[in-house]
Amino acid sequence: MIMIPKKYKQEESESKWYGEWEDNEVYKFERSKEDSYIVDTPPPYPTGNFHVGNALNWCYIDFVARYKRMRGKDVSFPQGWDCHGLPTEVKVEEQKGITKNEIPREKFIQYCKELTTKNIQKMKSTMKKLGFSIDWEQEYVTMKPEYWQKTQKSFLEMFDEKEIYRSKHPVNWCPRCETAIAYAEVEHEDRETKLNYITFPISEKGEIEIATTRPELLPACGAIAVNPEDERFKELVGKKARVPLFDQEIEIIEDEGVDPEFGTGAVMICTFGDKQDVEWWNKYDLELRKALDKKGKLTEIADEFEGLSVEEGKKEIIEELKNQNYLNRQEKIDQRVGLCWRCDTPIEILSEDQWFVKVHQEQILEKAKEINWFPEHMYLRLKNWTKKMEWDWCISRQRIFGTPIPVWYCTNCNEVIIAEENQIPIDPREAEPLRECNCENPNLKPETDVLDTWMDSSISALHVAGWPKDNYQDYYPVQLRPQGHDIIRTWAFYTILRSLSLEDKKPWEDILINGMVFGEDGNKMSKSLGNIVSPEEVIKKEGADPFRLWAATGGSPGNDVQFRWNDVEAGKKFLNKIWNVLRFTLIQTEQKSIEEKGELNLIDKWILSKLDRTIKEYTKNMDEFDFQNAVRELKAFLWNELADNYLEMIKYRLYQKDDQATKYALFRSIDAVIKMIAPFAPFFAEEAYSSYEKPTVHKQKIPKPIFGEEEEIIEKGEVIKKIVEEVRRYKSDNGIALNTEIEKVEIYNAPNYLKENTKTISNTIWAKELNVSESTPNIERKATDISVDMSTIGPKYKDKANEVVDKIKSKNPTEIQEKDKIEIMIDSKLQEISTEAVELIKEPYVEGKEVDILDIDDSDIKIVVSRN
RNA sequence: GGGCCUGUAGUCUAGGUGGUUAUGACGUCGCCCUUACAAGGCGGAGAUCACCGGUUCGAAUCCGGUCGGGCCCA
Repeated sequence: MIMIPKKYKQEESESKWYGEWEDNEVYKFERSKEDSYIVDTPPPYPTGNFHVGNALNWCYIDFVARYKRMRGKDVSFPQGWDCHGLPTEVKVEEQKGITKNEIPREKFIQYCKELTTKNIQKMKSTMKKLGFSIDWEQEYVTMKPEYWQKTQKSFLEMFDEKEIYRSKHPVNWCPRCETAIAYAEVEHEDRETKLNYITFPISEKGEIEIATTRPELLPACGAIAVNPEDERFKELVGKKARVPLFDQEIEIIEDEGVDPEFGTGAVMICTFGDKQDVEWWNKYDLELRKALDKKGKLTEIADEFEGLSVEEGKKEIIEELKNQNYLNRQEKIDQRVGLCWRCDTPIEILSEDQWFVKVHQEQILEKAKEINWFPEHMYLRLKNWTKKMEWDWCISRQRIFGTPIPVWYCTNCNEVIIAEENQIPIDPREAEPLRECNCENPNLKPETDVLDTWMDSSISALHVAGWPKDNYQDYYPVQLRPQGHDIIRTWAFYTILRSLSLEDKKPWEDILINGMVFGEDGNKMSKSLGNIVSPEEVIKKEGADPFRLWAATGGSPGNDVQFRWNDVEAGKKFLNKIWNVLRFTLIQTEQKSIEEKGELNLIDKWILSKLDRTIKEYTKNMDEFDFQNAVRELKAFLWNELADNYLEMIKYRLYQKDDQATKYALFRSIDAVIKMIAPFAPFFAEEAYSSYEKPTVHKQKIPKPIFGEEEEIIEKGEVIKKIVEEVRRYKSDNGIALNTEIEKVEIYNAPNYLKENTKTISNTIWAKELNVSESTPNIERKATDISVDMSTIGPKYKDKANEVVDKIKSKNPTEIQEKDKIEIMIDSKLQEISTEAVELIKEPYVEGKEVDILDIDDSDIKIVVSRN
């Protein structure tokens, strides 16, 4: 007797297996050239919190990784951590109650590293609980010197190729963080502000009224622009005006870009209020008047307003404009403000020396097109974004926690000295360049800026292939990039750009996009809505495997997915069902492996063909990353075919103990299901598999179909299944216990193969006698009762209606059946009642006996059940 | 304002090369302990497939428009 626990012990199983897998290096990447399948796993930002959104993304990765392994691939599932950047700096400042400039740089970096290390540990713990088949030997951490070396090498190479340059250029600037940020790091928010109508005197005579939301930038005003079509300003074009309060003389110019409908139709151009200003400044070669410094304070050109913040300056300048009668009125207006993605401070546009990476739109799109996008339409997101890029990628950040930019400058001659390749990893502040500047008075200063953290993470694809060593070319491009659609414009875009620059190749063969996770109420998860669910919470309440099944079935890749406890529970029930079928199989077959086929009969071939079909569908879906349908197929097979039907149809044979065919079919089926569910429910599958085989299931192969196309077998089997199902349903409907014997069942219009399968049918439906006939049954319909239509009888006979009904009902139904009217006596008068007013309840009879008749869908088969 | 996605029973969802009664799950109602499973089985009710128009013998499906939701962006 084989022992298997009555219930699947989930908690026990989920705490047991991960360690075993790690100990046995089940997920180790062997670097086999031919069969390798490398995943360019996202290196998440170590916030310390691995949230449901991350979890969904990693579930997809793990489904693929485990599936590919079971298809014979040598899978590389590495895990990196994208450490650098502002959020950690901000967190450290918050936790230590300091600002980054108050303590030595080294100390601050130390704090950042400590926090990052701690956060990584926390996240790793959740990831392990979720069962991800990560090869931890390949873990990488971007703040470590080994990784710096790669980032810096990529910098050197691109500098050599002139893909990276340094230049004074307007950049998006966060005055709170005191750093430049990339276009992609700017978020936008609708805010309400005031549009100020201000009079500018014309130098000769007259005046012009402009409207602006940024009066504090008056000192930076370099021109006034009007639309060339605008008749109102025709005569003023080319004249000079004076800026109120600050008195610089500026020209009135024409430009089609001015919207005559907005404000007064005259706009002041300043350096810089927005991107439009940058464009005009360039186009008309205007003077750069810097009104704001790096901290967002007004500069000396703001005269007495120098040193004020944007807000204060705005207030005081407006006040002064009012005093001097320059301000005519103010209007409320909605505007879209650019904010720092991290601290929500409105960004400014400043012109500073920065490092840039060239953006070659067309080439990037060409490479991007070579990648298979899942879903396909996500390519359009990249395309739209790329086509709209107007600026190169600003990669320098005035921060502390980041990969240092490996260069020095000569303060004497402005020469840039780049680090040598054999020097890296390097922090220029702590090292000397290998060559001197050639000028007369060399005076070298290290670069203090660090690199945008996307410079680290955008070489992840190269890194996981082994770049720049380990014959990385053999593995590049890698096979898969999984990521969210929210970072297509950043991570996907930058990675393609860098891959193009450094290797002139696409970084990956496939890109799989996941959607965002919403709360149960359909809204984005947020603290204020109180709809946040953490993976830890779900694991604790329902388990890791059920959580993973939610990820698989809750939606499809690319689409946003709602978190639903229901789906988690449904997953749990599914696993429970598999467990029970396995338990039944092991107990009944008393064997622990798939053995001889034995003499397969039709129904065995039917279930095995169904299994083959399921395997094919499953494989096809998995290859297309359609996890939802893969699980759906599997569930339908296991539950509706195997458990609900096949199992019932072979019980009688199993009980006879010597029927090898059933054992074979049953065992092969459940074994295949366990293997196919393994990528989704790794803990469960391992536990189940280990009850009859030596672990690990995760290195087994997904079974291959054994039959060819067996449409005919499936069709025949379906007919038998339907007959059995129909009779069982009939019993259930009529309150007859399923294990109650029925005296006699006859099947008419039966296809000939049914005769060979009478045992399956009779034993499953518990029929004492089963006759199968190819002929049509001679069914008589006998009227057994009369139902009266009161809406006809009622109005006609009024208070006599009841008497009429009684009289009708006292008639013999079989006699009425042959007539077209009914004659009754009411108050000694003969009444004729049309048979249309009555309905005869007819019961079927066969050979004079009362029977029930069951129909089978899509066939003429009639099942005649004699009542006991 | 633009691009992409999306709108199917109380809830979530399948289908989508046009073809009878639209899939499944959860919930709900009723019946049932059946030599694996009541975390199970059987059944019922519940959908004008967002709206309007077009193409067609026929539209949830194709086309156009309107409205709503999401994401990314201006």
